[in-house]
Amino acid sequence: MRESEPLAPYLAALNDVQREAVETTEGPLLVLAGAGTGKTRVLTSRLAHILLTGRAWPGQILAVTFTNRAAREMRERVAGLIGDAVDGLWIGTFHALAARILRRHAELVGLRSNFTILDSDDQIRLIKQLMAAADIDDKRWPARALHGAIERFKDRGLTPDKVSAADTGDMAEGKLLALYSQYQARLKLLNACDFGDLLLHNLTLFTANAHVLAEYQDRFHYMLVDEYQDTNVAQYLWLRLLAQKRHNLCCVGDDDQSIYSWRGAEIGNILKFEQDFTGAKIVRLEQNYRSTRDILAAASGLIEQNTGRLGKTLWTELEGGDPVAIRAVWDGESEARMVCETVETLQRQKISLENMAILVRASFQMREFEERFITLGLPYRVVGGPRFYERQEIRDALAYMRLVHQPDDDLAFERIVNLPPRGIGPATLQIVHKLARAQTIPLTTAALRIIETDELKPRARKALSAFNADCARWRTMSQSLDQVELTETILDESGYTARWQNDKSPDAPGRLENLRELVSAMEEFENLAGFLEHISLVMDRDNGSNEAALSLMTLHAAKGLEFDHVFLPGWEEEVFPNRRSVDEGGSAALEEERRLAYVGLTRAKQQAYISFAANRRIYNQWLSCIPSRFVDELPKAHVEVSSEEGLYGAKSGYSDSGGDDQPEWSGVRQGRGPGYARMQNTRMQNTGKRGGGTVIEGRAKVVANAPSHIQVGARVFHQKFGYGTVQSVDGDKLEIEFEKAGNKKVMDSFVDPA
DNA sequence: TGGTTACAACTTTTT
DNA sequence: GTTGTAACCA
Repeated sequence: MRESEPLAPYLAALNDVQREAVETTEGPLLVLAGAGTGKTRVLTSRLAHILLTGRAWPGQILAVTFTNRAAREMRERVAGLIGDAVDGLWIGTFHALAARILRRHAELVGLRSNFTILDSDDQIRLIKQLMAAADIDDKRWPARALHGAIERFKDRGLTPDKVSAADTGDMAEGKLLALYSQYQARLKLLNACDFGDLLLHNLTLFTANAHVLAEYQDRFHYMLVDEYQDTNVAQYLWLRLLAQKRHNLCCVGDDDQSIYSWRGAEIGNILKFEQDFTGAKIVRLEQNYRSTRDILAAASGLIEQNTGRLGKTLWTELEGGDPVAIRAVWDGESEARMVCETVETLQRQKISLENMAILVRASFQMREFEERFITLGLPYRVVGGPRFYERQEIRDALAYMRLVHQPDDDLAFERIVNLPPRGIGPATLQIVHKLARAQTIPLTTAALRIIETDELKPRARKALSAFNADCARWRTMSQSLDQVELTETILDESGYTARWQNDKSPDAPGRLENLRELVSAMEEFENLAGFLEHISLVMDRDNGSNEAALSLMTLHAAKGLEFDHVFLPGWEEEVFPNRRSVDEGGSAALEEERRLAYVGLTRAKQQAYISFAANRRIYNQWLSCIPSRFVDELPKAHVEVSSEEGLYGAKSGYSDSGGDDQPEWSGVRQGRGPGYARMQNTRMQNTGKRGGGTVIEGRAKVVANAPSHIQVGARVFHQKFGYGTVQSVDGDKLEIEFEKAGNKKVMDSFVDPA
């Protein structure tokens, strides 16, 4: 009886549902964990519970995450509960764990255990080469797109022999499948694989070698998976194979936070969990410990518009809080200004910048904010963005190390064979390539053979011979020197360091600094192989300074994070929901955009501030915007709408609505129903009660704007662009040649007859 | 060999 | 507006 003996502290700290998720150790279990419901606590307590009750040894537990950050966090938190025993657990990302298994059995799939893991840059370069050889038009079929298509095959667990004609469509003039096969063949020759291969080779390994699969099925008594809604088909198959014997698979996830379908994530995995794993139990974590009622209600109201959900309703015991602030502004610049003003107001209330974040749909939206931060001297941090090891100098240095470690790595060879310039030009390389292709040998080998012949002119021969000798010497040194000394020596002897020392460009010192950082980062590894594995699979972004700073990131990057105050700018149709996404993916994509909005809102603990602009400059083109449909979908009882001063007063020609009690702002909702009017009413109701913000009571009025009242050739005046002449009319959209601002497309409601 | 110019592209990106 | 690539020239 539970009452008679006190619960262990890790169980006592849980609510009833959480405890049920922790104590249901046997059989398949899906924990539907809403945002902020203590998911990580459940995962870590569950691991501790299994270990502390003696159900399994650490080495018999597999815990899989998507990000290194999540893996690290889980490891740290479990260590807090069980101490050093954590070291024996198999905790890691899908890719890291798959790589660990694959290195043990590499030869069974035609690789050697020191295989290289290529990053996407290398993958695309390889595809470009193959496309050139196959004569595929890279204008019509960009290498990135074909690379993406191949990645999607791998996400679905499809090796080239399993791809059907229906899968490839007419991509690359029907040569996509051949390209995929050639790509795989090349990777094998290079003793390399890409990220998708780590999982795909595991599947091949398991299905073709029953004894290997049995070994891991026996080993893993309990399996835990985080962010299950983000798994792709290959990962699902991998989990299913491993869980087939003991069935103790616990998946934690939230179908409402599935935002990576474009990367192959299959939301169907979580939706079908019950059918996929017989006897599965589902536990719903719905009590939220993060956000206020208004935020939860707004987010719930939004996500309810989606079909195809498992369904759950978040609730909280927390009291108080403010409605979600919805603010209309004139343009992007004004939006940035307004957000920064709020940030400064919050700062004056002694709220740290650490507790605030701005979440945007796409990174181009960041620029206007950054400009404003710089003007104001506001410390900020862009989360995401290019990673340390994606920098040119780091990749160059790594190419040297890769080539020493794994001579068959042609991509590394090509990258640095003439960097710094050492007289091995395109003509020489072409001859080496030709030999390599003719004999199906790696470039390193071809380079060695070619200098035995007189194919090359003496000068080129001498240069290549010197490079070969350098590589050979470095490989010998790698036997005796540790990786730090080795790297320093190579960067020095190759002339690579000197290359940047002699470079007069302003970023050269920074690059040298990065190289030093690379070398010092190597110190904590046992050897070069360990470091290379880390850098390709585990290495995190550069963590900048520790100064308190405002965070700026994409909505995707924000998943899993939380902040007291969250700003959600750019809620306009076309921007968010993103037009390209909806164009390509239709209603499924629209639902994913909505989930993204849900993720954004549920990051906020105390208050969320949504904003949208009437005009936006995108790639130097002014567009007038209509508010996102997501704005309309928020339950009006939990939002408070305000508009920037002057936004509506800026127009002449607004008039009393003559009894029309459905005012519309600037006609933006023309033909799209009364959604906006609803908001307007909400604002009117709420302002009396709350009275803050920039609301100008009574200023917003109906604008009489029949689309037809302006005609081609009319001379008009626009508040921002000045005088111009109408070039064409498309419904309520006008194309106007402005005298000062050039050709723009604007809504007719923003111009007046001159 | 590098430095210029022109031209297009441009959503998200855990590994 | 910015970035990356290709083509062209000193």
